[in-house]
Amino acid sequence: MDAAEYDLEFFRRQGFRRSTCESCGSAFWSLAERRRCAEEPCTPYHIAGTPGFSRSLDLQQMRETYLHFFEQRGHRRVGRYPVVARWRADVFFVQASIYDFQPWVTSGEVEPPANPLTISQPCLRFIDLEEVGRTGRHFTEFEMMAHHAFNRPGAPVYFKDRCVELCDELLTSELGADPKAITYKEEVWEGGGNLGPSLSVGLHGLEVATLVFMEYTRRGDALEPMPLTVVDTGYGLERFTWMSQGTPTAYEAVFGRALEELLDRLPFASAAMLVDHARALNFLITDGVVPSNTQEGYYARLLLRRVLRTLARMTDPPSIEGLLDRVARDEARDYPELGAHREDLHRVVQAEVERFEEAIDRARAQIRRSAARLEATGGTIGADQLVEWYDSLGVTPDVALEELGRPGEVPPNFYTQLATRHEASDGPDTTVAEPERPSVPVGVAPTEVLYFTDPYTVDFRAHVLFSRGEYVVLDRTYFYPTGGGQITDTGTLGELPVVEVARVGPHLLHRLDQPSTFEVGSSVRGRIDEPRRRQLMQHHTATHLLNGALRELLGPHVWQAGAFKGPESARIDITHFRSLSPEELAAVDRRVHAIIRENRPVRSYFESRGEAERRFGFTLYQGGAVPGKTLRIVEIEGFDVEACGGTHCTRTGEVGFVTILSTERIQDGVVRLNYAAGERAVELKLQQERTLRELAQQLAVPPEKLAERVDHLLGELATREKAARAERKTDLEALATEIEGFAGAADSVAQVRLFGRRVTLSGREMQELCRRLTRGTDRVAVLVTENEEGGRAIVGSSSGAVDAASVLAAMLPEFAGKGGGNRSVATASGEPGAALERALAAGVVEARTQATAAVGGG
RNA sequence: GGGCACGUAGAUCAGCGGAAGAUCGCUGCUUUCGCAAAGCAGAGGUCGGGGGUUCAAAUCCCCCCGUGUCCA
Repeated sequence: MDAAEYDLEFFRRQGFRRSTCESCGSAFWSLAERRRCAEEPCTPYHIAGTPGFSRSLDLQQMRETYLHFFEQRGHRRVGRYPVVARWRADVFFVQASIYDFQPWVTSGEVEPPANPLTISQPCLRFIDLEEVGRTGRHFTEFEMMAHHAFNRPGAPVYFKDRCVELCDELLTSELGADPKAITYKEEVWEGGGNLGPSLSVGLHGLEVATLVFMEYTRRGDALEPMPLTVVDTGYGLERFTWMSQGTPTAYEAVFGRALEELLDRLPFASAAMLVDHARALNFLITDGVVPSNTQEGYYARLLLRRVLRTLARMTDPPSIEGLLDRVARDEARDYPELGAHREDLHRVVQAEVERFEEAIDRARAQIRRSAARLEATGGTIGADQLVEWYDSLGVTPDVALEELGRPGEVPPNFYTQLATRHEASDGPDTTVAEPERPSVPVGVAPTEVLYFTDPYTVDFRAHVLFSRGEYVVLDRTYFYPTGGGQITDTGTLGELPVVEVARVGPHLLHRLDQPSTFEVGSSVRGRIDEPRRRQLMQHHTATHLLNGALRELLGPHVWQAGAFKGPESARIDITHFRSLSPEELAAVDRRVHAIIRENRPVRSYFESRGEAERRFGFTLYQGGAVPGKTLRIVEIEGFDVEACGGTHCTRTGEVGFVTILSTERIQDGVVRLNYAAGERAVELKLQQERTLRELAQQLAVPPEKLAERVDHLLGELATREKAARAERKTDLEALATEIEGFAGAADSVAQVRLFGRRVTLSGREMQELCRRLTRGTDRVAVLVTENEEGGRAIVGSSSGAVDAASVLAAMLPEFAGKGGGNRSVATASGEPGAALERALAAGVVEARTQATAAVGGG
C-alpha cells in the first residue's frame, strides 16, 4: 500500500512523526520519538498497576463512555445484533462489528441503520480458545466497540482524517491516555475481495483498536476504488476496561466478583475460563443456539463441555446453571434479554448435560472393552488410539487414561496427531450455484415493488424498462421474487409465461420460458398464477403461526433456523434440543387452529429499526437479522411478530387449516416440521382420509378399529410364520431320520457313517439338513439338490478323517462346480441333472476313500 | 459442510467370510408363608435398509437411512 495512504492531515497538524519499528519493521506514527511501536511483542505490555487511562471505569461505564462520546460527535447509537450471523452463509458468528453490515450495507445495496453510527457489538471468536484464561487478555465472547461511516459517491460522511482524529480524542481527552504513549501502526487490511489501509492503535504494548479504511476492490493485480468506502473501526471494550483499571489481567477488570468467587477453589486460568465460557454461552443460547453436533450448535456444545470438565475437577463446584446465572446477573444489566428466560435456558443446558453424561458413560464402557481386547492381543495403547477415542467418542486423553487406570501419561504427540488428522478437512462450503443473469445497466430505474402494499392484486400493467434474452425488468411489479424462504411467483407477461422472478440489487428480473419479445418502453400486462400465490401466502402465514405456537409451547430457546415455502408444502426448522412428541405436536396443532379461528389480523408494515426493536425486541429476527433503517414487520396480533419480506394473508382465518405432515430431527438441536396449509392442506387431509377409508374397507373394520385389527393380523402372521418354521423343522427332522435309517450300517466305513443323497430343498434347508446329519461325531453327509439356477452340493463332516473341502473338490469336475469350504463344511454350485448325479457319486466315493485311508493308515 | 466411529435379542454388547452368541432383563418350574436370592428350563433376531462381490456375507465393497463424536 502506498505510503501516501497513511500521510494524514491530522498527523501533520498534530506533529506526529513517522518511524519504522526496529522490532517488527512496520511504519508507525507517534508524537514522541520512539524506536518501537507500542504493541506487543515489540513493546511488552505492562498494564498491571499502571493504567493507561487516567479514568478508572468498569465495563458498563466504559461502554457508555465510548458510545456517548461518539453520540456527542454526530454518531447515532445502534443496538447490538445477535451473535449468531444467521444472515450470512460464510460464517457462523459475528466476529466483528462490521459483520452486522455485511454484505448488503457495505456493498451499497441497503442503507445503513444510521450514518455515521456507533455500536458495541458482542462478538464470538473460537480461534484463540486455548488461550482463554491463560494469556490474561483473550476472550471467547468480547465486545467490539466501533464507529462506522459509509461514504457514498457524492455523500461523504468522513474518512481517514476524521476517523483518526476521533480515535485520538477519545483516547487522550476523553480517557486521559498520554498522547505520547500512543502509536498508529501502518497495516494493510484485506478481506472479501476488498482492501485498504488500516492503522493499528497501540498503547502500553496493547493493541487497543484497529482503524480500517475499506477503499479498493482487487481486480487481478490492479486496485479499483470502491463506489462506497467504509470506515471500519474496532475498539476492544475488554481491553479498554483493563487499560483503565490497570488490573493484573483483563479478566479481573471484566468479570470482577464473579471471577473472585471461584478463585479459592480453582487455579486462576481455569476460573477465568469458566466465567468467559459462561458469558459466551449466555449469549449463544439467548440468541437461539441450541448445543448440537454440527454447525454453530457445536461451538455451544464445545464450550459447555469444557465448562463441565472443569467443574468436574473442582472441589465443591457450583452447578453449571448457577455459574451461568452468576455471570448473567452482571451481563443482564446491559442486556436484559440475557436475564429474561433463565428457566428456559436451564432446560437447554440440562438437556445438554444429560447428553454429555450419556456420551461419557458410553465412551468409558467402550474404552474398557477395547482395552481388554488390546490386552488380550498384546497390543498397546498409543497416541493414535487416544486420538481415535477422542475423535469418535469425545473422551479427552486424560479421561481415557484414567479409565484404563494409568492416569497422567498423555503422550506428547497427541495434539500434533490430532491436528494432522484434521488437516485434510475442508472448510465450510460457501459456493452457492447462482444462475448466470444479465447485469442490468446502471441507468435503469429501480423496480417499484407492489406486492407489499397489496398482496391480492394479481393482474396489473407495467412498462418494460429492460429486456435481454429471457429476462425482463419492469418499472413496477406485483410478482414476488424468490427470497426469505418463499419461492418465486409464476404467471405471464403478455402471452409469455414467467417461470422465475429474482431480485438483483434494486431490480426484479422476470425470467420467461423463452426469449423476450418486449420492446423497452412498451406497456405489458402482468398476471400472476393466483391459486399458486394464494397457496404461498397461506404457507408463509402458517409458518409464522407455527413458529409462534412452537415458541410459546416449547420455550423462547426456539428460533427459526431455516424455512421454505413452496406451492405444494412448506417446512420450518427450529432450534430445539429433542424430537417433538406426539403430545407436543398436538398442542401446537390446537394452538395454531385456535389462532386461525380467532381470525386475528395479520398486519404487514414498515417501521424504523429502532422503534421495532424497542417494541418487539430481538425475536423479530427469526428469519435472520435484516440490515437497513427500516424493517418490514409482519405482526399476527398479540401472537407473533417477525421482520419478514414475504407475502402474507391479512387475517389468520385465510390460512384456513394447517396440517403437520411429518417431523424430523435434521441434526442434533434442530427439528424440521413439514406441513401444508390452506387448500393444499385440505387436499392432503382428504387424501389421507381416502387412504384410511380404503384400508378400513379392505380390512372390513371401521377406521377407529384399524390399529386393533392390524395389530391382530400382525400377531396372526407371526404365529403362522412360527408354525411354518416349526413344521419345516419337523419335516427336516423326519427327512434326516429317514436318511439315517435308509443309509443304515451299509454306509458305515470304519467309525464313519456316510450319508449320500439327492434331495429337493432350498440351499438354506439343505444346510440345515446337513447340520442335522452330521451332528455328533464321525458323520459325513454329501447332499445335492437342484433348482432353476442349477445344481448345488454340500459336504458336511464331523469326522477327523474326512475333509469336507477335499471331498467337495473331488466332486467339482463332475458338474462344472465352483465352490469350496473348510474341513467341516463345503458348498458348491454347478450344473444340474446327470452331471449332478455323477458329482454325488464321486463325492460318496471320495468320502469313503478318505475314511478307509484313515483306518488303513491308523 | 467435511473426517472418523457405530447400527446384531427388550437393554448393553461380543462375533468381522464357512452351521447367529454372551450378560442383564422377561416367562415358566424348583425352593419360600411371601419377597429377595439361587438352580433348572424356555421364549425372544428380516444381524438398520437396498444393491454388489463370492460356491458361501452379520462379516468384504458401494449407495441410502439413523446415531455418536471431532473439526470448520
